[in-house]
Amino acid sequence: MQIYSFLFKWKKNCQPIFKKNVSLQSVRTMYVCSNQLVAGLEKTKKKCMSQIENKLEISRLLRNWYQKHKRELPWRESSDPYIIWISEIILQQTRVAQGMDYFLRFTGRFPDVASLASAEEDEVLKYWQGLGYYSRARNLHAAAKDIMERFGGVFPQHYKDVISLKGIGEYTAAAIVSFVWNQPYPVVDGNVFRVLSRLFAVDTPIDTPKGKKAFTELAGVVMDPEYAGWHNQAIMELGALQCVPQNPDCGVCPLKERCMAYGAGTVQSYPVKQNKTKTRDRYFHYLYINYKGKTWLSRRKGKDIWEGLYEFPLIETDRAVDFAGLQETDAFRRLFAGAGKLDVSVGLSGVKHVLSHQILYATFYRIEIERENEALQSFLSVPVEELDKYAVPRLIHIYLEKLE
DNA sequence: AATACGGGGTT
DNA sequence: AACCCAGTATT
Repeated sequence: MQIYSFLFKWKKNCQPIFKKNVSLQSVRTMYVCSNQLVAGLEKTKKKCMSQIENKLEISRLLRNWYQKHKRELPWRESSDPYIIWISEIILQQTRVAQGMDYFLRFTGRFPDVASLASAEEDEVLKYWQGLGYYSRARNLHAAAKDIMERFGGVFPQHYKDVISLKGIGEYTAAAIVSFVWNQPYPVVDGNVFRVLSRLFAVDTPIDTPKGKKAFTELAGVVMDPEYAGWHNQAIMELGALQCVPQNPDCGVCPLKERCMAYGAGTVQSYPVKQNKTKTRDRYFHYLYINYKGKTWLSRRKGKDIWEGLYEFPLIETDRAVDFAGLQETDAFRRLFAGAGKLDVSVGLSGVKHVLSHQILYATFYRIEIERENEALQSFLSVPVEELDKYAVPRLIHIYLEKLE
């Protein structure tokens, strides 16, 4: 029973990092889980003491490793919550190398909350062009306005206020308050899932609410709350550089003696995932319509890909069709009714564009018309040389590059 | 609980 | 082709 009183004390120390009160049993499970020497635990308080040392030792090893191996990144030079915020949003589901230029350009143009809040959404999207997950940019913009109104333009410090902002979830809120103010909230991102699942050989699927909860608790247990920010960066960096998804070089890992998966030779089988994403095929026919140096665009609206971005008039079919087939569609006939004779050429055909849940097969037609007709009124008329002012999806950009 | 949301890199 | 990336919001 001695062990329980000790665990209780331990739990009390760690309590601030848990959002809800957790049961003693749950703490014990985590505690046992957070150490390899599961069998030795039930013995003495002294033994237990050394295990606690072990727990802190993991955090210490991570931080030491981090000091030696961390990358120099621009946002790591800053302690401005705004800068950290921007970097975290850009880095969601995005590699550092891919987001770097965007970060520099974005913070150059929008150096603080006020400048972002007062910008037009179209300009914010333009700065996001090509990065993907465009709701991040729209939410960033909305959140900046929100900060102006609700917090007087000052970035909030309380976790509950931070997470109340659009586009900021558990991970990003924890990252901001721990990096900037060293608040003891554990971060749980793809890296942390991987490191922890291997370190403690946890086979709970990470892509379920249950898995997320379990790993968040475990992350809180492993973290030394006194060095929360440092620890959080360290464990993510380890996942990014050392404990990589495939073929990690475990021989040089600072945690190899403590890694249960490494000990069992099962590193490759972690983390466990349950849901496989399924994709669907779509067939896009873009119409680059020309008349007196002008063309036409439309702004995509909600509940589909690329919300807020611009594109050429689009006809989507449910199967692959050639131009003859396209001409027969109602959409095509309506669009060109009264436009006179069409001079059609194929700009790009059979472009395959892969998204996370869709595979797009796109063809671009360049169509000269004789007259502006009624149907074109519902589109935005744009001088051809001003096309680059509009934020467009990567797929459209590929075609624009070819036009030059 | 499951799925949608981009684009690019690695193996 | 499959998997993953400093995840979040919606259904």
